[in-house]
Amino acid sequence: MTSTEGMGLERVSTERTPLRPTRQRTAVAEALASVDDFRSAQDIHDLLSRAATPVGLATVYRTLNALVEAGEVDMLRTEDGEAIYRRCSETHHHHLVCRSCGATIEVEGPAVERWTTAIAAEHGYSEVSHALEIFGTCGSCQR
Amino acid sequence: MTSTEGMGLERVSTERTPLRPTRQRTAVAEALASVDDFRSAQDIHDLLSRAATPVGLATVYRTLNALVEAGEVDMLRTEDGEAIYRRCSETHHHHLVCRSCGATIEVEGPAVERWTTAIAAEHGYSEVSHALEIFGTCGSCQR
DNA sequence: CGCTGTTTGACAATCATTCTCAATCGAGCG
DNA sequence: CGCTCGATTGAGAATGATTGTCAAACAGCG
Repeated sequence: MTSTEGMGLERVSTERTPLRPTRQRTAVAEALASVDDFRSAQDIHDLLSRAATPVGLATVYRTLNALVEAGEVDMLRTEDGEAIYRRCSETHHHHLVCRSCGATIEVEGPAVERWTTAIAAEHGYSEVSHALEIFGTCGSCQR
Repeated sequence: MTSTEGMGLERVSTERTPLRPTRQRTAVAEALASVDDFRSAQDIHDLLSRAATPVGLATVYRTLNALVEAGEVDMLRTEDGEAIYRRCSETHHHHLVCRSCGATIEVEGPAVERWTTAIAAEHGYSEVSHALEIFGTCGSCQR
């Protein structure tokens, strides 16, 4: 990492570097905005390549991580360790996944939302987010 | 992927898994039993090497995965994608993690347990398990 | 227009995890 | 008691996601 400090510029408005909106960053953000679901970095990369706005894989990762740090995107892990991303404005929900066939149902639970927030506050944590995945065997796979 | 036609290591719940307790499998199971926490496969491997019961890393992974399939061990992912394992008898709890310094607090919530089970049942899912992680900024890191 | 720090991207490097496959083990058999 | 054959092991190669490297392209501003 470069030190990016000590220059005469006082551009430090809130925290770190003010992220310049380049063509590729915009492309990544738009790609994320165009899907309602979690997507892997590679998915985004493919999407962009196919969409005539090719962006280097490394840049996709960098941008995605920057967005996560900026709190504009949520990231979680699939069962096999792949990172998946989703823009975090839309309706917040969780996934009920079948261990066997992979069938996924989106579920919501105000109770859980409230509980996590409360627990976190109770321990003095702020800016709370959470990741919850439920695994089970779906009806069709039980037979 | 291979078809694994002859093997009985699938998910045959009607009959007990033909997993024979070899020296290394026992060692892995005991290592897991000796700690109350989540450990990575590499942790277990190191632990065993130091404990005069060396087991190959590949075997540790194989055994751990077998135990997970057999439902004797829980596996989840850290934020950076590493798989961590814990024998799944003991008190079930979740983690409240500081995004900034990594400080972790274990929390319990009967409500969540009940909710996940209920939701899953409602959708016809059985053999339910879940993973919940709460992220936030802890008190010390807010200053 | 030129200067300077930022951003990009091809590619190498990392790291956890899985695969390969020859050597070894172990239980039942003759 | 020694043999056979499938199960198991482990060293190292292979995989695949992610991150680091670094020279070249870029963007704002003076």
